[in-house]
Amino acid sequence: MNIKKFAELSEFSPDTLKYYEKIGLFVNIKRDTRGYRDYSEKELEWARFLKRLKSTDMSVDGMKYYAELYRLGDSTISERRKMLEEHHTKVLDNINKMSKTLEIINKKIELYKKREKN
Amino acid sequence: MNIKKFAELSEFSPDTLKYYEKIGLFVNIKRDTRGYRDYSEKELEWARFLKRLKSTDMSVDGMKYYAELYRLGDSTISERRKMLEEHHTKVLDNINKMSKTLEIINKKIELYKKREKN
DNA sequence: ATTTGCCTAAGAGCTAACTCACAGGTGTAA
DNA sequence: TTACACCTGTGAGTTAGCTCTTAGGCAAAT
Repeated sequence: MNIKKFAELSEFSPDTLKYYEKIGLFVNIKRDTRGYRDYSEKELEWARFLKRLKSTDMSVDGMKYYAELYRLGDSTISERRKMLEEHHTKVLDNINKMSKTLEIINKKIELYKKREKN
Repeated sequence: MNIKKFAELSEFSPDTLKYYEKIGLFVNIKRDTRGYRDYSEKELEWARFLKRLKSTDMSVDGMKYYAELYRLGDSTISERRKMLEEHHTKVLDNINKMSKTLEIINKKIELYKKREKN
């Protein structure tokens, strides 16, 4: 599929896709006779995984590192696991922090509600 | 207290504190005879609240808007409540998204563990 | 008296992650 | 055949949020 369709499905803009390709987040993307990119399902899956990682605030450099390990094959499996575990911990800490803040925000909201009644 | 001490306690760097002041996140900070900033407990509380909001990815513009409403007094209470409610919703959505990603990451970790056994 | 460790304002510089502009090429549709 | 809607690479521009540099001033310690 062309870059426009792929952008739609992956929810990355065409420009972002080209940028990601340039920095190595996508590699070996097929080209048609005209030289246009021709994305496959496999890449869509990868894009969606990237989107997920991004939603947890993994840096582009982090994703690049993961992508590189992946590209290097089975010998990097434990390194990949380690990386995901570390990321998991960080995200969980972050969620906990945010949840605590949500409680505080809720208290403020309740206070404001009370004051609005007057 | 001086900016150095305040930076320590608030966990914002002195430069960040000046920057925040410049853009209006802190106002009317007392000065001593030499012209040095002299922060109070009240500002520390505010700084810590800002830190909390920041931890939920509220933009500096968002915090500025909240600060301004606060500065305008009681007439802005319902607007402030509304803002916090909207932010609350956004953060909660975000947490849910992240939690789902954590599950996916966990599955990958488990898969990797299995493959490591071979 | 000079060194030390603070502070000041103002503006330049930096990083991440895009996003846009440009000049040009392709294939279909009217 | 000319308009249209795509695509290409490259490099410049943008935004948020700091962070650093510079030039200078104050007060206590040596």
